[in-house]
Amino acid sequence: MTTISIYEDNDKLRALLELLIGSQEGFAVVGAYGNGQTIVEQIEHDRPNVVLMDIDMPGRNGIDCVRLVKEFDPAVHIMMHTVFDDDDRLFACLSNGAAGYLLKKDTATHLLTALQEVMAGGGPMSPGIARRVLQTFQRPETPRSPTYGITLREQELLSLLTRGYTYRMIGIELHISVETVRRHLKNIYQKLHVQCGTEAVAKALRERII
Amino acid sequence: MTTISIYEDNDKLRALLELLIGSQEGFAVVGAYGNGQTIVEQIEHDRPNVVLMDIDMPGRNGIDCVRLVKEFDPAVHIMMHTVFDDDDRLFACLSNGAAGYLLKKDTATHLLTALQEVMAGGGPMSPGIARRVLQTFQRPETPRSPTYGITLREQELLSLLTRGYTYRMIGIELHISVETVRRHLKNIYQKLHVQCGTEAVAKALRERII
DNA sequence: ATGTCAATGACCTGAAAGGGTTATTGACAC
DNA sequence: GTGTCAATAACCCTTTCAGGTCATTGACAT
Repeated sequence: MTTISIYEDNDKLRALLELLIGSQEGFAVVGAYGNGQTIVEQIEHDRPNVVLMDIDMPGRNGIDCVRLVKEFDPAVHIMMHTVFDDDDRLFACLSNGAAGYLLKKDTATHLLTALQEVMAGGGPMSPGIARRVLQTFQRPETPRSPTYGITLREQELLSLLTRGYTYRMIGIELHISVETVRRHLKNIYQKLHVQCGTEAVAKALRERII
Repeated sequence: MTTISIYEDNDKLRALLELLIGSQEGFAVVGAYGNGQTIVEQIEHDRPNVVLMDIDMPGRNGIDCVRLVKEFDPAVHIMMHTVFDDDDRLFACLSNGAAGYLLKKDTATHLLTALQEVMAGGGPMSPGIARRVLQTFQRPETPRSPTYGITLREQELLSLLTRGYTYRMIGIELHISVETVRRHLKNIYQKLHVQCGTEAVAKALRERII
């Protein structure tokens, strides 16, 4: 018997998943929650084999939940189930230890198959997700460079940002005007697809760009 | 109509695959060969959408064939079909551009499903293979450094900060006022001995506080 | 020689950040 | 039952950030 906990903030969907999975032979839903605020305590109490995890939840997002659960018990299989199919969230989940990544647009049959697969040691993914994961192993002949085309100069800027330098201080340090600093950072934000310096620094550090 | 070429040095298996796939609606086998000695010319002539590729073939192995085919036409989807499930061969194939990796022990149904998936832009893999691919993204467990007395709540704030949330967005996300967000962050900056959010995020990520 | 692109610089605008100060509540410890 | 502290909230103020648009220079490649 495979025990499953569900984390999904949409009440109706959560109820639906509970019903769907619970009615399946060999599966038992041992927990269903709308957020992961106290997820470690819940996992400790429910002892699921598999966790079905949404990403967008109030309070604590699914990405952090994955890390917390895997730290508490690395044997738990975590199956992501989300609408997000961007690389950022995908690889954040995988690096935290998720064992599968399904998009919500997939069918119920796919979901059930995936749950069986993940329990059997597989790594079920939605088709497009799997392709993108495989593509990251391809040799860098493709135009998609892992560093997003960040130049050496831009790396310098990023590095100073991580040390808490303001634009003005960066300008003084590099002997360029504040406006140029701004220009560089605007370019960096565009290349990294982020909105602000904080997010840029996080992405750069996580992806080892600097 | 999906056109398929088969590279498989076992004569009986190749004939079987040709029969199995050819009898499937929507598929047409346009080439079936026992080795890849002249694969580029064959691909050029046959123009398959998908190539089913064995690894252990006389003269030229399937791993090199993958590279040659992808160099000739990057649009071709290459589906590995092999008995080998070691990491060396697996990642060699992936880095050469394979779009899927199936083990021969999988069922015929799996193979046919995989061929459909790969044509639709997916990345089908045998369960154990997929899990190993996903595991390569897991970041190695690093011991936590002293966390400067950062509380759980504060970790949540930090986590949202790394995702580019503004103070206001954090407030909405956590159901608290912007002023409280500011208060929390002020405390965090003090505890971490930093001046701004950017520096805090850098420090938190580098020292694995979050 | 022409085009692309990195690096440099500027101006305007509104939104956001961050420092200072003060205060209440509830939990937990001593 | 008193003290500590996390979490909550508000006000003031100045600086900084980030988006938009426009422009010049020098390298390098086609």
